[in-house]
Amino acid sequence: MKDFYLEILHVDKNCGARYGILHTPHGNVEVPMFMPVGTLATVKTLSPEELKEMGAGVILANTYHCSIRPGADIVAKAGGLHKFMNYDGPILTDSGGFQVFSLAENRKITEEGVSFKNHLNGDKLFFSPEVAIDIQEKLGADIIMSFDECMPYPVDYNYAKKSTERTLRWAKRCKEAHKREDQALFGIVQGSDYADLRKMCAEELTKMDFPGYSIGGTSIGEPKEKCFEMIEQSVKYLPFEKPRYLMGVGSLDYILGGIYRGIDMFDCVLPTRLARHGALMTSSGRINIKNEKYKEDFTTLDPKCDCYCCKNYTKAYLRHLHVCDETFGKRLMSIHNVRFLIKIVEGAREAIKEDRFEEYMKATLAAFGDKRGF
RNA sequence: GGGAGGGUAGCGAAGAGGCUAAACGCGGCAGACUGUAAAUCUGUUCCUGAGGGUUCGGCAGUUCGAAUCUGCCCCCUCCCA
Repeated sequence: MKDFYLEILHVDKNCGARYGILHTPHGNVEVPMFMPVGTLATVKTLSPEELKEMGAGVILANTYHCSIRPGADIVAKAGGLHKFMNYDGPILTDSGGFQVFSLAENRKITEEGVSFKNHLNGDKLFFSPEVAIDIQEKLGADIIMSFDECMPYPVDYNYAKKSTERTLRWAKRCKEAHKREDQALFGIVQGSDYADLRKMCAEELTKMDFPGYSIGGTSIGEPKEKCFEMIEQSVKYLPFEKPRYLMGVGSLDYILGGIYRGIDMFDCVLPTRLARHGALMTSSGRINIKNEKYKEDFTTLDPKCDCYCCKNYTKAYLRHLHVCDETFGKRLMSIHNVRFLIKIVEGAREAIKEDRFEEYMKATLAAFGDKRGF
């Protein structure tokens, strides 16, 4: 599709990090980027205007969840996700592949597709590559995903091989089913932590010539080094000029580590979920706002942050709102966590342009304290 | 004045002779969260030198053993006058 392409403007001389502009039918966005997740056609507690102000380029919605509520046809009648949720920037939909994994107790996988039990009322559902594409065409996002299987970690080689080969066959079916010209369909590299499977999957997907490639099956409990290995084993077989999207990754060290290895796009529920639970990422580390020590802490959450929350409110106030379970607290903290990650990625872009990404990454992680792997 | 029901950990509330430092909920404290079944989940919450020590309104009993049984006392709630 002609309206969608990645313009790579600079590659860091010392690592794989790239800076560029992703052109989409709903505007251009700089990469590397962090994409906040709005599963049910809303990034929980945040308005589209706020997301834009924070510098969010692309936002996500989920095929499985939106197909259950409100239903793909209703979104289509509304004029597609952009109109329905009043977001005129680029939108990406996940295919529902991750739900095959996360709702594992309620599913059965066959070559044809996956039988689900609707997690709300137990209704029987069936997802296949064709169904996932049909729904995503109705939802109308700019970037859509192939229907894949996200295997658990660890898995034995035989299952991983079988599953990865099936994911490839599903990718082909997705490509054949996909008709809309204004949507970019990405292929998803699976293969667990088996180098040969990652290679095979990346190469086969490349032959199918997708406008972009995702790396799936990471950040599901594997050690950090494994995740980085899987990224490397996937990226090196993907075409240089196409966008690369590391799915589901949202902690600081993984994002920076991903950029270092040539990833352009990241998405994660982590900043918004953590915010709702009172966990905040700051330039000097992670904090739990509910801790008693913040009761009388009238300082700003993160003096280095420029978000609405940090510019106007104190930790004592945030703690108070959180302890009282006030919605406004969740909003303020979501604003902060999302802005924090976007700002990290903005800093990364500047660093890449000046070939000092590695230095930036190390300094950022050191300041953060790298507690608990963040 | 007559009658009835109660007082259990910070609060609410189970327990009706040993298995009870005492269920459960709230509150408190702490932790987790990665393509969102998540405004969710987990741990902990009498004191402690970790060996124990003090608890179930108060005091005195019964018993090998009492939050649980008996007596008296102090409070609270409701009903009738």
